[in-house]
Amino acid sequence: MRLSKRGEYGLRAMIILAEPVEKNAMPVVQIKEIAEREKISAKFLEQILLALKNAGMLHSKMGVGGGYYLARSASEITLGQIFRVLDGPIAPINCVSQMSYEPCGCPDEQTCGLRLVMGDVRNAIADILDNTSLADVTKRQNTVRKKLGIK
Amino acid sequence: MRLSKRGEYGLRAMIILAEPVEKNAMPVVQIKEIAEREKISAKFLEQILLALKNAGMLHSKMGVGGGYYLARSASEITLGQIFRVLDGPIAPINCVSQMSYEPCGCPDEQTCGLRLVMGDVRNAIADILDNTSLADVTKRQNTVRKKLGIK
DNA sequence: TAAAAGACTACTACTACTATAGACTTTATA
DNA sequence: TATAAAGTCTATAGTAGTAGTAGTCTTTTA
Repeated sequence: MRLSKRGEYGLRAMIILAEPVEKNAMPVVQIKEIAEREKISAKFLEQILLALKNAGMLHSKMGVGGGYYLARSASEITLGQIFRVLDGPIAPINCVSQMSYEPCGCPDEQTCGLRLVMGDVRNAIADILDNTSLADVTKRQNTVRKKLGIK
Repeated sequence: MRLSKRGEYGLRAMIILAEPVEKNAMPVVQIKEIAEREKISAKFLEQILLALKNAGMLHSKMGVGGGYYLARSASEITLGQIFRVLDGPIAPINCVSQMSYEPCGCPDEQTCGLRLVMGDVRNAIADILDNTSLADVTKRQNTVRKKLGIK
């Protein structure tokens, strides 16, 4: 049940982009900065952020002092939205996908045991990803930091 | 969050192998029979069943009248066990894997927001797959069939 | 007008997935 | 005891997706 590197880097980047908003800091962050902080190839990250931009989740500013920033508030962007842009459907198998259903070719879909269980799995994952916003993530990070007495 | 064809076919086959036990029928089922019923390549399925056999989940009988049968009772084999043999770890990302942990290289694992959420996802999937046995699946199939008045 | 930033496209290396093929072994039974 | 039915095992091949590189273009600010 792998998350791709593309998905991983994209989610990490979005979480980073959600942080300054909370701190009321200058919200524009550059590719290079994220890449260095997460030790990721800047060129690869560039493609990922571009995809998120084209999906309407990020805005950008070109030229000197430019960079990326969230298109909506961190509480309005869910991990599920980001995931689907970068890694496609959440469902483990197409016949239980809400967003891109396809028959799987089993003899009888209605009574297919695998389908019933994978439907549960899909819902469990979607429940988490669709109900966790970037704001929830940064909030949780801060809670853990405080608990550990970091920063 | 894809389930591979290998995993899909293996799970389907195991569910089929769990059915005759319940019906007190002759428990030995041949590759060919499963392949035809599920419209799968018999040669591909062969490799999958062999892997499950080598993992101790299936026994087999060679020669005329031979075939495969469950090594343990259907209630003692979980979907999680089968999944791990065929598709590897359940965790979306290695740093939250129980069975095969590996650091993911993020600056601080303890306070990594992505890791916290993906840990939840891992647990949600594992909760389902590790607590669903083959017997649970066949039971559920029969419940649906009765409800629909099939067979 | 130069430098800093993103936009866009093409391409490449690698790996994993999905099979296919074939030769071999075991077993029942005619 | 010969034959056919079944699983065993290993090699290989095509394909698609993943992860990343490279290079050129465009926009913006100082």
